[in-house]
Amino acid sequence: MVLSNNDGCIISRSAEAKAMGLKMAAPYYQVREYVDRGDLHVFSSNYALYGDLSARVMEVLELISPQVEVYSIDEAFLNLQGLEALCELDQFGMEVKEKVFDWVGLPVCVGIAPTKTLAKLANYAAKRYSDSGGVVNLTKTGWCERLLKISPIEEVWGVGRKSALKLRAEGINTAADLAMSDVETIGNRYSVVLARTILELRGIGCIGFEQEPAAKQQVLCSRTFSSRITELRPLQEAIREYAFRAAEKLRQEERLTSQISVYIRTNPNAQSEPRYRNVASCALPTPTNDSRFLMKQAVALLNTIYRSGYRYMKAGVVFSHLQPSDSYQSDLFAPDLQSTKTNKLMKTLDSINQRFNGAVMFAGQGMEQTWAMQRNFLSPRYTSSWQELPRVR
DNA sequence: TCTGGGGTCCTAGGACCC
DNA sequence: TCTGGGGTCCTAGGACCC
Repeated sequence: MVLSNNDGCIISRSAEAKAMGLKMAAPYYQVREYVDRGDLHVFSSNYALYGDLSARVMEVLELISPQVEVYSIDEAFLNLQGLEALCELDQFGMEVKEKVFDWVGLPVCVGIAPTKTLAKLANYAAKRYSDSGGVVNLTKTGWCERLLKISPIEEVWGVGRKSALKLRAEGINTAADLAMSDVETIGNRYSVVLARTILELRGIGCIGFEQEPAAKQQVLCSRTFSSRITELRPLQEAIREYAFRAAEKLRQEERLTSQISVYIRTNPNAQSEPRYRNVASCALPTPTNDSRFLMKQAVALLNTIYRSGYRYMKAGVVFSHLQPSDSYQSDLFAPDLQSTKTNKLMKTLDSINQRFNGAVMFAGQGMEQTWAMQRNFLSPRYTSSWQELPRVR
């Protein structure tokens, strides 16, 4: 199993772990007994490692297919339009699977269909039914109808927990039931999003193919602390740290922010202790991605919502109302926060930190960072550290 | 004792305009 | 007794995704 940050809960399970009945998102402490007995092995999440392997997979996909939309760290859509005239789609699917396995060493599944929602369902089937050989092609006559009938409603992309419960209560239990439902009725009773899902299940594309990732609308950094914080000072350190991280991302995205929000909260699950959550936001006079300014503003916001007497569990910093850093709206009457000097300084800061792995920081981020997250079962950085390369005998 | 992090889109309702 | 119609923008909160 793979654990979330802070080794808090389960976020990924092997087939064996699933067979043991371990549930997704369950808190780790509830299954620790299996580890103690030696029946289960856990890993802390290691996004540097996963990100690197993900990039390798995507690179292979881009070599094979002209149009790739990277959808998430472990999923991509390939646009195969026109390809059916040139080759057998099943065979193409197998080729994708084999190339990724040969070149990166990761097993993948392939689902082929006329819409994204159906392709996701096909992919689910490819994973679920081993007879498929890891490739399911719904463009073949009769396949789509058959799969819809045997797929539970929960497996449909866009149907979450809440909608699934509600749909089942009205007797819509399978993907086929949903596909046959009235679009307008579902649109009124649920949302236009679910109405679109119906059309997608019928083979009418409503979700476009987007090769270029859209510009982000918000950037945030939040963390659960390794242990509860009860004082203002370490909370301020954490907020500075998160503002610093988020500002880094902002610069990576070549964006500026014009609104900051800061939130803090106690454990929402704790029944026996006082609970508190709050958020403070402010608009900036002119947009910026200057770490110094953003850290200062974030702490000022924190100070307005901090209350003593609580055991804080988590805090976060959100930057929104983003604008491109090369063309933004400034204020005629306020000095620009984003000066040439700022840009130069931030650029220098980022390049040092990139090369020397976070060597430069602000003292206010805290020298000890006793609240920093725990990762007790970290796997080696096999592909991103010379010291931790895998050994081949 | 102990429960992640980072996003998106949609909707309802309020405030406002003429 | 009785008070219009058409619109925009913003925000919070919910649902969903990985």
